[in-house]
Amino acid sequence: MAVRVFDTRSRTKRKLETIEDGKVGLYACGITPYSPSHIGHARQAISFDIIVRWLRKSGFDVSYITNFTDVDDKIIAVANEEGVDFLEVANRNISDYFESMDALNVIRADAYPRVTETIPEIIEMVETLIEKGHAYLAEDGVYFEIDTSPEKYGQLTGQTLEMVRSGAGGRVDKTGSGKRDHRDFALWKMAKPGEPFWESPWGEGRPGWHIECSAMSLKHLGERFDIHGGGSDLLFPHHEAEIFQSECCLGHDPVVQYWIHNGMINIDGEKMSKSLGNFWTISEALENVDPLVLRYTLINAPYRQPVDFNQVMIDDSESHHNRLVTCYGEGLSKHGSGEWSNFPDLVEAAKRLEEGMNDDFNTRIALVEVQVVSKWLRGLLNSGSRSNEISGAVGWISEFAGDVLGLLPTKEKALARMESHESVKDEVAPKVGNLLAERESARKSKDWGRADEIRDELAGMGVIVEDGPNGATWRIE
RNA sequence: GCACGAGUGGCAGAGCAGCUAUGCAAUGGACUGCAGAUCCAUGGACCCGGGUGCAAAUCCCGGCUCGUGCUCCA
Repeated sequence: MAVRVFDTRSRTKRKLETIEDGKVGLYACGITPYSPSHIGHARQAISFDIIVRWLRKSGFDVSYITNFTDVDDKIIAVANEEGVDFLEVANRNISDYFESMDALNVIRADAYPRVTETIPEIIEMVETLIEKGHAYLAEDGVYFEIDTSPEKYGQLTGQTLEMVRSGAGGRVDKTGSGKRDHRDFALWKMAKPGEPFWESPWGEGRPGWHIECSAMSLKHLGERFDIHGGGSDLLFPHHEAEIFQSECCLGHDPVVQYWIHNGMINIDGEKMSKSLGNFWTISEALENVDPLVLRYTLINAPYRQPVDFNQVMIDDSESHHNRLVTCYGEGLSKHGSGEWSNFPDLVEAAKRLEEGMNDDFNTRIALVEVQVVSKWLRGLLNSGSRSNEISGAVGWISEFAGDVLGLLPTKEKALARMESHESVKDEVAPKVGNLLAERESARKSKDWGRADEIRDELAGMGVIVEDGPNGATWRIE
């Protein structure tokens, strides 16, 4: 079954046809590490993590590259404020990023190139652009000249040169730069006093924003590659600038076959921003939310839709996720993980999930099927028989909720969780037994007050009592 | 202002012209002393106004609302 991908440039879903059969080169714009990562970064990383997982499952050999823009104005500003080297700031935030990604069960990319390790390639690219007449040297830097290939303008955003020309008015002066046209953008910035710099043919300076991604994708994926992604806020100007740079430098187009962009996060219906005070870093979020629940919340909508991050969504995700992990763990510990392909219900669910994922990686549809199978499994566990079906459902969940969506703890952890439950259970069992016996006799004499009292007492110990037709059962919360 | 995208039941979201989406929640019932769990059943939607179709949530036109971008941003 073919994978279909929504390509931002053509604004349509297109069947994924790769340059080289069976291989996918995927570059996703990563972070600028000037502050700890926020949940928007988490959404971006998780979106692409799942895309990569699905492509690999579909049989593609994927090269997944995501970068760090580890030198830029904001990093320098933070470094100056703290009186430390800019790399110290970048490295600290990169560590924070990796820590968060590990917690969120994001599989590492194949490479994490950094601007500071790509300077020679960047310089080479800028030189080529100057040679080919697409860039010019000004007093304060080297600029790309938009007018040398105006036809490339607006490929992703649909804006035309004229619109921006008429719309942006007085900003030319504001930039205070040596630009010939306000839409030109910097390829190389001459160093100001106190700024980090590298030697270049044009003097000491550093790369402009945009060029690093052209250089790094070229270096790691070649002159043409399949998919370029990032947050939708990078559409303009960042990705359009990349199109100018890469295509003009390499002399062919398109360099990128498919552009894909993930949607933003809103908090309670409002844009997440520092000024609104509704800004969540990942580590802040993880103080209140289990990382896998956060992951669940963030894939609750397909990656292109905006996600509204609010308490209701989190609570929903938490209960769904708990249910999933609980029945998975229980099934796993009692019957193990087995083959699912013999059971029509599971085959159907897998088929619908695959159709959803093949249709532009629709995680929402996948999640519905995961819920359907969890429900099915719960029913089986309650009925207490048919262990082949149970282990089949566990295998199904392990494959799709686990491997594909990354929502499950490791088998070891799930079993350990069950075991710790068991050991707690063993520990309290005698006491619970006594209390339950007492409650039973209270119930027999219709002393409901005492019976409920005992139930409350047990609840205080984390023991949930459930009366059934064959007497009371209990479990650890 | 301009560009792009979106508006479906309480919520999240399918649907790409005719057939119950689904999950969660809700309601009713079964079981319960009550609660919980479970099982069965049920209701409920397509932003507004036009148009084209035998038939429109689905296509076309016009509005309205929201989001994002146009400046650093995943």
